[in-house]
Amino acid sequence: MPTKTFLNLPKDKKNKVLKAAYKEFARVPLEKVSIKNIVENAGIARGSFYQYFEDKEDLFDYIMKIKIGNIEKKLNEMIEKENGNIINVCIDIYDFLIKIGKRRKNDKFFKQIYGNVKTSDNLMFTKKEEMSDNILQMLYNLYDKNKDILNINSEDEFKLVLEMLFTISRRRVVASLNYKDSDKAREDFLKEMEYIKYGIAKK
Amino acid sequence: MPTKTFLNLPKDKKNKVLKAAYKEFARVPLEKVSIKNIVENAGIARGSFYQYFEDKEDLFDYIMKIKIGNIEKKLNEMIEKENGNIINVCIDIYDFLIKIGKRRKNDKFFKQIYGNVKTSDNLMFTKKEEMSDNILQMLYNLYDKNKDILNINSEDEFKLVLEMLFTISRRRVVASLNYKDSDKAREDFLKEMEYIKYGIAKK
DNA sequence: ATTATATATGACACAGTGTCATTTGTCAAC
DNA sequence: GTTGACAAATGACACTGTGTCATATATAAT
Repeated sequence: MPTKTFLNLPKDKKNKVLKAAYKEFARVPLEKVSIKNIVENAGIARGSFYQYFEDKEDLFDYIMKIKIGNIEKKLNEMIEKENGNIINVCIDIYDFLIKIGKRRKNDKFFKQIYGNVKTSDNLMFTKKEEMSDNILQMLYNLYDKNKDILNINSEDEFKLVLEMLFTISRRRVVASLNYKDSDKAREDFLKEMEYIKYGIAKK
Repeated sequence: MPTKTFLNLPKDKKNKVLKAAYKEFARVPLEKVSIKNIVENAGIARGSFYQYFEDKEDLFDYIMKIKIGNIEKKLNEMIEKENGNIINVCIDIYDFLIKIGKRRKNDKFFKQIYGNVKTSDNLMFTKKEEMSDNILQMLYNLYDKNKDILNINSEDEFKLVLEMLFTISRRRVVASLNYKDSDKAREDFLKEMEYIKYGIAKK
């Protein structure tokens, strides 16, 4: 978390820093992000940065927390709207992410963030600590709504299904952000969702 | 590719360098790999490294090419053995990777390599250039053997299925390498394969 | 023995990180 | 309006690491 010092900063200055950071995070993957670039773009002294944040991960987590906060609200609405149907929720999330990810302001940032999620990060339930409690709670609630329509016999199996769905969906979001033809991209995604739903084996 | 200079080196010296590199690649993800550590461990001068390789990616690609060469042979055998059945091939690959990945000599290296594959790397067919021609050819040949048993109407749909299968499988390999209980890990993987095969929706 | 060619080396210029002693700003109390 | 105390800002510094290049050394060829 940022220090009190940063949180107390006048809005303008805070925004200047966050904007410079956003730009840098959009430029290269996190590991190549240069604090030097951020402080230069923000017009603050190098020392100030370390007065505000522990390191670049600290700043990154803060920015992501803000972004995810917005998405969580949306997610609740979607679950409501789809009455818990998890596949439809995935499709709604996909559409939502593509919509905001295609905005000129966001496109590079989105590609960096989503494209650079690692395989080991896709194992949500194996490392719960990293999930927001809200989202975790939300997902557990979903179990009840899905246990009768899905082929699942336990919460553990539901977790497997969720992880698969999210992994596949995330992959498709990245692909779509890179495609020229977004209709074709969406079609591919929907096909994959059908495969997940009904299986790839011929009856 | 390494330079002629490196390739012409006496076997011992070459091995010394490759061994030091392997150790460093097993320590941290590629972006954090330090050439300094490699040259120090290998006992060569910093300048020599740059006489042999363009940069650390060059060295990394070379090592991976060697490793993948071995796996390609195996893959051919598996396809033969399973008569092309793609899901069974996935299970065979899983078992093979876990077997060699659990060897003390390999475990850290494997975790680094597999765990750090990025979402954007999972879109094989969107960036063909990065695939070995051999593997690509192999996969195209598989289409014929699977088109009657899978729910696919075109090579494009087959590609979707393959990408999904590989993404899911790779995730499970990473998970398994981190699990204590490898029977449970394998069970989870098999369950996911069943889901992919017959779908998650209740009939 | 001499020359040409291949290989090896580490000092150097650069780029970036995180720290810390010092400076600057703010504001309440007198 | 001066003082003192606390908060915030600063950039020089010591580090760690990169990639290059002129020079030194080894090997081979004539």
